[in-house]
Amino acid sequence: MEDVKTFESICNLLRNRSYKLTPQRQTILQTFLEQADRHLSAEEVYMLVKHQNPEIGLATVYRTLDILAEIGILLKNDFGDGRSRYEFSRKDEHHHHHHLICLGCGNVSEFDDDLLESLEAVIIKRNKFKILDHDLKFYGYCHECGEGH
Amino acid sequence: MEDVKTFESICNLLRNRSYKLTPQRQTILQTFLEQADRHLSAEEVYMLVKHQNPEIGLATVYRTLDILAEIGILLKNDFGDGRSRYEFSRKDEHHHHHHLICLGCGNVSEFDDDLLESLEAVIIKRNKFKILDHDLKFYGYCHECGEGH
DNA sequence: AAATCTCTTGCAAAGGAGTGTCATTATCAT
DNA sequence: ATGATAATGACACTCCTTTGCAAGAGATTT
Ligand SMILES: [Mn+2]
Ligand SMILES: [Mn+2]
Ligand SMILES: [Zn+2]
Ligand SMILES: [Zn+2]
Repeated sequence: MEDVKTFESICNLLRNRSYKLTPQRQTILQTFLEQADRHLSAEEVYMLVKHQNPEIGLATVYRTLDILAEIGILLKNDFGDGRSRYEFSRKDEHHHHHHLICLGCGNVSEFDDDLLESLEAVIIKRNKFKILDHDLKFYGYCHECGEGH
Repeated sequence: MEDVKTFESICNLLRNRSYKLTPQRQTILQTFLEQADRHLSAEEVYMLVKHQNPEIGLATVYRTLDILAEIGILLKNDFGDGRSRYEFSRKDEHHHHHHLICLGCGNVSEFDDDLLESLEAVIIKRNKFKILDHDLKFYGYCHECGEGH
């Protein structure tokens, strides 16, 4: 229920949900905290985490990411590159933020303004559809890759 | 270059791109035309097509869907259920339309208004990102599933 | 501190969508 | 009809992800 995501607060959250605080989970969490602005795949987390603890298994990484997403610490994204990518969720967000995906270099940047409220209002009325969440991605070319396109 | 999607016009388009007009491709195309409002997966197309021609292979379905997407007849969508889903593209669309995905029954409905133009203008200016396309999905509950949620 | 209970781990195997290989077959221009 | 070339179907294979399982901790109680 904290707003700030410290290592300790997340550990407490795990304990409160009666998840055991194993060294593997702590290492994965710490690694993620050091890469807080990135959108990492399970494989990438695995590689990073192996520097700290070469004994860790890929399945454990997958399971831990699942748990962290389940308790609301991480968000699971699909940017269309064939693997799920995780990032810290921001508690203050009403909805998820949007993503700009560069078709040149694959870099993912973010766009925070919602601006979808009015669109959602229209949809709710016109389609009788109760919106819980949205997922908005823009595909194009970033500033570096933009030349020539 | 036609606006109306008839079987014949698409056959001509295939021929013009020097794709051979095989019975398998014709069957797949016809089947799709009979399900024009749906968002079918390769496996679903395969099942439908097998009624007409039980000899057809799944790989051929995948290859044909690829071709039809490549020549702009079909759109390839990812609704997060682990398989690609195809639908007819509408030539008149400036951008892709949006999708409402029901978390109850999985039904996919559509939302045509763009309304993302202003958002895109902001993004282009603020993020120096050249937008080519977008992908907007709303997750929630449809009218039928809406009760109790 | 030891025992106990339960959860977790690492490994290997299995799933599942999609792609590649290749011998055989079909299309289409001539 | 013939031949160049492309397409097909079967199946093996890739890739990401999940699962089964025996062994190994973490937490909790004595
Ligand atoms: Mn993000
Ligand atoms: Mn659609
Ligand atoms: Zn780029
Ligand atoms: Zn529904």
